[in-house]
Amino acid sequence: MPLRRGRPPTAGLTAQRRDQILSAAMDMFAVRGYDGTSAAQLAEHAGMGMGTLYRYFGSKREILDQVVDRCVGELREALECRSVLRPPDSPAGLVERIRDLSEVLFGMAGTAPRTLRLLLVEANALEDERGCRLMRGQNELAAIVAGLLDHGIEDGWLRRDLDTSALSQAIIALTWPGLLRGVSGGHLTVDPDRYTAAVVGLVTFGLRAPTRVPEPAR
Amino acid sequence: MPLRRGRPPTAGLTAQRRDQILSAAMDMFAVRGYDGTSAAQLAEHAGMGMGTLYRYFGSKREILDQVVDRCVGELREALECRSVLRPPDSPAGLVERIRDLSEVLFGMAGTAPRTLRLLLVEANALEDERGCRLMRGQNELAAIVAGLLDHGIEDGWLRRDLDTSALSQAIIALTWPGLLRGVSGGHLTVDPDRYTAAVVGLVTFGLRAPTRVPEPAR
Amino acid sequence: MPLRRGRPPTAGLTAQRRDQILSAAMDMFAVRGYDGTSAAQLAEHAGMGMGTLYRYFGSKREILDQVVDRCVGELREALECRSVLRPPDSPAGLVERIRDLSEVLFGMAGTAPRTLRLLLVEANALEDERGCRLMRGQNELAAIVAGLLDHGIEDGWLRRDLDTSALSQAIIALTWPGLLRGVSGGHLTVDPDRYTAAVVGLVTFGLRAPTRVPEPAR
Amino acid sequence: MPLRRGRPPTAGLTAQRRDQILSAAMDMFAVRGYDGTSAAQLAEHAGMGMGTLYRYFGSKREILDQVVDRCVGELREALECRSVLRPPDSPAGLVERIRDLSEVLFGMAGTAPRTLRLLLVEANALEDERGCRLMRGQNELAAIVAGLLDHGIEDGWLRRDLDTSALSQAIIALTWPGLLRGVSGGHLTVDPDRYTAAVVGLVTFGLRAPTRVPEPAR
DNA sequence: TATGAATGAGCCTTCATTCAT
DNA sequence: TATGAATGAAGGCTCATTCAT
Repeated sequence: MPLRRGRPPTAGLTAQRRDQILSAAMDMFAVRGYDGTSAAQLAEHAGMGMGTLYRYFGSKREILDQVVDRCVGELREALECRSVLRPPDSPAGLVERIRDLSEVLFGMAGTAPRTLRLLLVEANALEDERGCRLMRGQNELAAIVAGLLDHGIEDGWLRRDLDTSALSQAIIALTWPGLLRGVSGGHLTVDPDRYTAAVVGLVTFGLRAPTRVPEPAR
Repeated sequence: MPLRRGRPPTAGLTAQRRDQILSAAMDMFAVRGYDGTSAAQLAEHAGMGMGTLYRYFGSKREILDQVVDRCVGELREALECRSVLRPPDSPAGLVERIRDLSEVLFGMAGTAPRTLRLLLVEANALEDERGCRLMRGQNELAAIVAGLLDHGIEDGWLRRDLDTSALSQAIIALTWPGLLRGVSGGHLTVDPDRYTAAVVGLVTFGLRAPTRVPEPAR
Repeated sequence: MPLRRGRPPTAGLTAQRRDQILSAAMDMFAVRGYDGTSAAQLAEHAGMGMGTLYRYFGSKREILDQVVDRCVGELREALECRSVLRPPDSPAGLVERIRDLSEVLFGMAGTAPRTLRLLLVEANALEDERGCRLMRGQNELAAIVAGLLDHGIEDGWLRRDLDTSALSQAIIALTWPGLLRGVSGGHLTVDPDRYTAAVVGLVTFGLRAPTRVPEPAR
Repeated sequence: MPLRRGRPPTAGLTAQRRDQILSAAMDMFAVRGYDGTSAAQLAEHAGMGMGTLYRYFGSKREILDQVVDRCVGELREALECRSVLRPPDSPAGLVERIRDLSEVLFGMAGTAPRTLRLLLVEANALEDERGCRLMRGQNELAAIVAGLLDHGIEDGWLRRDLDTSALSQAIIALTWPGLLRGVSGGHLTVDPDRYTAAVVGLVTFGLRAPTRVPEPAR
């Protein structure tokens, strides 16, 4: 092996290439779906040859995996920016967190629809391990809510026998329909505020109270 | 009298064959997805040659359409058996309907997991018109709940400004995660009763009340 | 073998069935071509099941062969009705025969376009032996003209060194374009009289004379 | 200066590949016909995989179109090399052109039998637009002869009421039988000179004169 | 004898992946 | 290292032919 001195000229190149590819993949997968995107289209959109693409990823499948990772990362980041993860100290605070969560998700529907679309729409489209991997986004969200619920139980302001696992998933699912509408057409076709208000109203008082409560939305 | 010559047609053969094919398709599509199932696999699973398959359906796509129709039909039938559609006369009655709905869905997760999986999982996997057709199942459910809500508003025991469209979809979505769990692996991995209880509790009192209410589940 | 007495009930049935099939085949092959006609279409047009069709003919190919035989037969019959085959006794008589021939052919374009279309259009479409068989119609015509030419040579009013084989084929070919036009669209789009006149004029005087001859047509 | 990365494209590769494919297609289509040649056979004969074939042509049909274009081009080129298109100034000159035309065609029967066979044999074999496209070769020839005839009429040495359209087609058709013989078996089985002489004799004097004229051929 | 349901080889076309340059 | 030409298995679909009834 010939001795090389100094920084190799390709330092960072690998990272850059992979980034190029993943960005292109997010665009394409979100719009045309995984199966609807060919490797050739992917390479062209990424501005490189197919060979290059296969140099940095072993298979189209592997690209999907990384795309999912990135989406989940973006989601987590968005959640952390907003103080969604800050532990609440009362039922009201819990509802507040859920409202924040909903707002974050709808915000992403506007700023990063690709990400959301991948996490929501493609998630169940893929079979076997692929699907499982994509479910991570949803599991992540559910875990967060479950954490909030568990916290409430530990603190004593939520009943001990709550099924936090089931409940957290159900709460997350509440946002799906609105998000799907906002993400499918490529632009928002539902009013995020109204949808968030409906969800918050539901988790706050159930169906009973809204008949009397004048101001469930913020 | 025109003499009937030749082999008399087996009574109901067409119906039987189509049924065979649709059953096989439900199995395959539910497990491997529409795109993941080839016509050859379909034919083999149906116990016939490909030519036979194409004798009874013009295209693979047409089979999907019929499968969806059948799924939606099964869903509607299941809902009608249980008196889900009977109009409630109070918030409590509304919650009761939602509980019924949830139980019907979880019941199907046990008795007809293929149907549910198609309606829930494949629904968003297919692009364009195909997806739209599959969304029918979810729209059907949402329409039922929206009907219940609207009824409550007309009767005066629900607030007039409720966003019944958004709310109905959100309520339906509440059941998804539990159903998905019960449907993905091919067998139930979640306790239907617990999940239903969680959902009913949520729509009854929101997150606030459960801390005090001793008996939200049935 | 059980002894049968009297005329078997199916006497003539075979002939009738074969006739049914061949008639249908002439219709279909002439309009949609041999490759463009499926066995199922053939059977339906013949008013019977596919199995019956295969009882009377070993293969679709065999049907074509018989269709060609029938076409050639029709052609020969048409030629015999008109006294085309009657030996001429002078160059003028020869031209007269050729005019008759042309008129017979154009007559068939009106009365039996299927036959002509098969003989002309399908003739070269089929490979190998199939094509050869179809060429029979054209060979038959050429043989007739060659006979007329040979007769003239023997009688002394045609030059001995005429290439009667080549010439006869060339003369027959003269009619093709006009016939094709009259046969392709399903109805005559060319005036048979004009075309015949042009052909007769050509074989009568060549290109030179028509400039001076006032009446080459009949 | 944008640095060229990767493997430099082989100069003219596309042209070479397309040529390879078209050559193979001319071979196959001429021998087995368009419908009788599968894409797989085509690819094998061209010495490449099917995928490669489809890289250079969008469909089998597109290959046929290009093959036809090429055939027509070859035909036109052959006609232009020989001064077939030079306007004649007398009936004798016209006959000379027709002789040239005949010789060109028979020349092609020897040097490019595939081309001729496609133009003559496949022309009427294909239905619809495909056939129309293939007819171009024959129309091209007829147009040339019609042009010569029209020229003669304008110059006054051909009768005004000649049906130049019908006549031109008839004259072209004169050569077909000889060409077909020379083309079908893959090698000439008819003597081009004799056939040309017969045709030229016919168009020169009709059937009448040859009995007295000692030297109609060149 | 007549039927038409059943078959499966074969057709055209696509695309993930490889590899010579 | 980057490229994109090449590959061939696989997909959806057709149809000549067979055979149980």
